[in-house]
Amino acid sequence: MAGVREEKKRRTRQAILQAAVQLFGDKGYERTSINELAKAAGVGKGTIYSYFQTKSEIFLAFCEDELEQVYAEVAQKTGPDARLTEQLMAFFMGQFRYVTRHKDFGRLLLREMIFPKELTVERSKDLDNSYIDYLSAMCTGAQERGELRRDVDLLFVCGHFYALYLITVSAWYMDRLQTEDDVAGALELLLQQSLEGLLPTGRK
Amino acid sequence: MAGVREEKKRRTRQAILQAAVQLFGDKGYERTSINELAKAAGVGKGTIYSYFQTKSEIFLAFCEDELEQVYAEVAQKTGPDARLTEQLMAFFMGQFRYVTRHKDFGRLLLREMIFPKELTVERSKDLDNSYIDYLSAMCTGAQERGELRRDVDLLFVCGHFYALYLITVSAWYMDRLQTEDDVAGALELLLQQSLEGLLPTGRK
DNA sequence: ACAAAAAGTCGACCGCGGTCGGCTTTTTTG
DNA sequence: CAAAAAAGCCGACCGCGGTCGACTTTTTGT
Repeated sequence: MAGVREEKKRRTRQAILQAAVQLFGDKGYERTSINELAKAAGVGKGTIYSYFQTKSEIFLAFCEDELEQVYAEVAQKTGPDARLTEQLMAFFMGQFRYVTRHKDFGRLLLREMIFPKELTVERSKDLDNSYIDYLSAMCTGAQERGELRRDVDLLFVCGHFYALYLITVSAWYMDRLQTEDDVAGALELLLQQSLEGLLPTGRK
Repeated sequence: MAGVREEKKRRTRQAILQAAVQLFGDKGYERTSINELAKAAGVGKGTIYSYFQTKSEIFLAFCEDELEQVYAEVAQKTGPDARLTEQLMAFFMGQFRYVTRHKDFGRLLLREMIFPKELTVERSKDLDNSYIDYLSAMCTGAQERGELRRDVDLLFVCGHFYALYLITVSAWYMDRLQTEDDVAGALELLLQQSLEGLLPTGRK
């Protein structure tokens, strides 16, 4: 009977991802080998590579799920009508808390997402797009409330905010910022700067 | 006679770095194996690891030199009295051109510098500091010329600009920006935003 | 001057991520 | 329903980055 094949594939894929959640979550990405993963998923090593091109691609797939959670958590903490900076802070700090809980993880995810290799570019873009969508929604709301200029490209605004988040996380990874509060403080300051502008007040 | 040892060490270290410049520059970082490097430097594999902790550390050492060149090139193109955005663009685009010429390279360098592992944090900080110094100098000048607010922490201003550069490079790696001109355009726009601010013009 | 100690060198070896050709299972064809 | 074709699965195998203990060279102590 036809269709058996497709069903099996779906199941196998799920088994691999399930094993990944288990093992990555348990002992970390770096300390989980593909062989272990294959064993745990009950398939051969080669099979894994017919579902995913690289180890990090498995990781990104795994992260898509995790990110959903973060989004949900953030949505819970602040509504769509809060002030823009408040929403941004909730969004970014929600992610940051995730990163702090999984430092190695987070580094890898960020590395792949921000400076992807050719092989993972597509997956990174997917993740990135869901990011941008989320931020765009926030910004549109803010524009309607008059908290944000309307004569700017939303993509660039989102990029701008995102950039500030990244540099802050980077500062944390480089040990320039130690505590969560340090990070929050720095990020808020940077966001403030971006809103107010850096020109002297008697401006052009 | 004493001192023979020290001299030899210095020479060996130089030989390794020299071989790295040669091979990394020639066939790229990823496609150069430690074994090759060892052969080319005329030492054993293990020896290399008594001079550097990881392959990427060799790379960072190598990059310190390269960066010097970029700085020099930039200094040549624009003086310290040019408008701030012009200086920033020259500085960042100088680096970007380097990155485009060595895509794999650049990715690795950025990954290590922005999201360093514990092992390379120190080296990354060194590189980063030289960055910040350079940017700080530009900003101080701009402040004196009245192109930049004085009531802001320079570190955060530099971080802000740097963040915008990074997100732009990231967009390039993700294939959202293709040509050098695209990148320059996007970066200039973002810098402009940061100077003018994102608040509506009837602002707080 | 020589032996003991310290420092430095080396390549066989390890487990890893990733590949590939042979094998099994499913689907298609007449 | 059998045989050919297509699709999927597997694990031995590859070169890699990195480790380690045996070995060599330099320094130190007497």
